[in-house]
Amino acid sequence: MTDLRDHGKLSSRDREILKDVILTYILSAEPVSSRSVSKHGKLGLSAASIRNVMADLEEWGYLMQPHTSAGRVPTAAAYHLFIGSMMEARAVPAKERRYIQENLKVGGADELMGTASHLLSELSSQMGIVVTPAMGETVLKAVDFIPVSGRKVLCIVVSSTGFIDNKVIETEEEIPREELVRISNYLTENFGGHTLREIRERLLRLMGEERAQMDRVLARTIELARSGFSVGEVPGVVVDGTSMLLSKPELSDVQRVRRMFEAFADKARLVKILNQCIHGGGVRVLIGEDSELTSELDFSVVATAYAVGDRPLGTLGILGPSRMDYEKIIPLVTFLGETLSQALAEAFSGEPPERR
Amino acid sequence: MTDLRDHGKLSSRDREILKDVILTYILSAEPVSSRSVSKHGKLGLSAASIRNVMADLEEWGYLMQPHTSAGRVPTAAAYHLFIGSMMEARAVPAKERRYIQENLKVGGADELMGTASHLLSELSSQMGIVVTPAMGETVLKAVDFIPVSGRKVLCIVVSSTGFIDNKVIETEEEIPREELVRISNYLTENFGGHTLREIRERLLRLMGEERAQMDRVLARTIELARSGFSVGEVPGVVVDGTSMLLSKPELSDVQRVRRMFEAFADKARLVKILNQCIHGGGVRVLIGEDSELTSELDFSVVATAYAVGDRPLGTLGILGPSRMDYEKIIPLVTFLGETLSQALAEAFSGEPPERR
DNA sequence: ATTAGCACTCTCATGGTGAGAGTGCCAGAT
DNA sequence: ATCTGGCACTCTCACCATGAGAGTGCTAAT
Repeated sequence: MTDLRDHGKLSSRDREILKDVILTYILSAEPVSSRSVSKHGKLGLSAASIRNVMADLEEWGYLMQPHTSAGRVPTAAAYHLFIGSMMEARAVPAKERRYIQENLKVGGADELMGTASHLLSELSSQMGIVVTPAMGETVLKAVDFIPVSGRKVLCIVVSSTGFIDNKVIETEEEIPREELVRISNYLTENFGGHTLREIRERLLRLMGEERAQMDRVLARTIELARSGFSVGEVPGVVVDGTSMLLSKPELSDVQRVRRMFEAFADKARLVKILNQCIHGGGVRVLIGEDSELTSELDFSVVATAYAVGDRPLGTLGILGPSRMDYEKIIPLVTFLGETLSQALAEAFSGEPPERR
Repeated sequence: MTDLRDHGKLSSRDREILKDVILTYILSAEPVSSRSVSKHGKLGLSAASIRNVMADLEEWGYLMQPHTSAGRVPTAAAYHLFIGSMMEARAVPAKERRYIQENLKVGGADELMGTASHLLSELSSQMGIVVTPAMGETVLKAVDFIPVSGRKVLCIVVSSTGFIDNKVIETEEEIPREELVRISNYLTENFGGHTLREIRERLLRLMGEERAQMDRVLARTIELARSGFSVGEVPGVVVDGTSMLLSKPELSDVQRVRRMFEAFADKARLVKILNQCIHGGGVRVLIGEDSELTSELDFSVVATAYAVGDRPLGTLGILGPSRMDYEKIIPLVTFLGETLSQALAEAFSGEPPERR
């Protein structure tokens, strides 16, 4: 939302001062006065001069005052500018890199989701969020049908990246265990390597074409596959570190805390926000105005996609008050995105299932 | 913690007044004055007389004053007495019963956990908690091994009640897909119907006895089974409706909210508290003093076990400020426990897997 | 251009005050 | 004996005034 024309307006001194204000505010959480910039800033200007500049910056929409005679606070536009062209990202320290890599080595895919979320929250002191892949977009590795009782069958779908989902389906007639095993094998061998969505489409076509000459077994197979592969349409969300947010001074009011929780209870909304970041490679930062959730609360989201190969699977990131240490957090999120992608790839890389 | 001798002290009038105070306080969340009891209570006594009784009740440990010249508030002992012998439980209304039953009809076992938790929270306006079974205590229905890459194998364990857990294990050498299938079938057929814990013990014995004459396949089988069946030792926790608690007047202080969240972040602790209720059939109520978590915060837990057949699987219940509508909530928790047990039994009841 | 100085504004902590709510106790009524 | 009306006492809370402190904007001087 930064008005690009404004860039021209900012002299290098303006920028220096704005940067000082932002950095100070991120640290202190309190409105920044001209005096403190004058004292702690590098350029040896008096408070009065700083005041002039700050008044300009306010006019241009980069700063605002909670009330007359308070210091000034950065706006969303200021943060955007800061992130875009003033910030000096601090690489993730070696110690933390190692810590992350070690923790993301162990466990299955869904465990990894939890671990990643926890790491994000722990290392950023914000709330960590991971959006798990929508099953429909993942590549089938294997499928298994297990009879449970009567006409009910438990269908287990494993994606090539190790995600597992399951569903109980009810068939038209009881199918013996051996036949279920045969069908599992058949489907795994013939459809492995494709996304569930592709498979569903192919099945539909198949049904149209061969309706007449289908034998009983094939009909059953298709019935099972249709129901089973409709698994997990909506991606899940794993959050961690909610209590981190409660110690932030911006959440000292219970009303705000409540609004926050009500907003987070709606997982679908979180997914929608996070998935705005699935495109375009790098890290995306949403600040305040960018979404209803964050604007009400002055919150920001820093998120990126994780992927295996060139297929983006889901997103991961952190959420917290707009006043956050972007210089640290942005590299952190980037690194975690890369590491998680790698961990998923390594753990389940095996030769891609044979295409037929 | 109720001192039984105190029962003798309470005349029927004392009890009537105590009950009035408790009911009023549950509704209003504010210290109850003698005047309000005198006005709204059935027995037409003056405020002064009520005051005398209330002073006695305070001396005996059933009431307390936040400060002189405030009304009085029930203690944990009072709640215990109330629940034990004064309360008139209100049966779950037919509408809610139907609502619960309909919602607990659909989906697999892990979905049921989420639904149950949500129902508890929604209908009680408190936080809903469900503790999922520790996998080790569940009965094996089927096991499946899927090769993922190199020596890594994904092991999927399905319990007879429909719970699914999985684990990636690393084998000594690469095992071909067909052999994995054979091993899955062998284990499913030979060990189905026993709890994972039993199976693990049997495997240990088997290994001791036949160490020498084991052939390669058997050795592999046992290796896989040992690793795979160690799945899911710790039960999980599903909570819902945290935001419900935030609207309670007792959580208008952010400090308390924070302490609460920090306490809840420790899932193991929640499990420990809830699982105190796994024995003894009915509903258990823990109030204040009964556990560190609830005593700090003046919270209570109402919980019960759910089971399939005579095998208790896990617990479920609600958590909220001690001031809660026990007359409604206790029947609710009871009913949900029964309905969940039933739902699990029905969905996965099929003929018990053949014992060998 | 920069800055020192000054008047002005707004917040916030402090303390005083009075109304209101509730109790405890006593003396008189039942 | 038991109950109750009355009354003094206590504690909280909302309200107000006050003053210190922090920060700004503006102007005049450098």
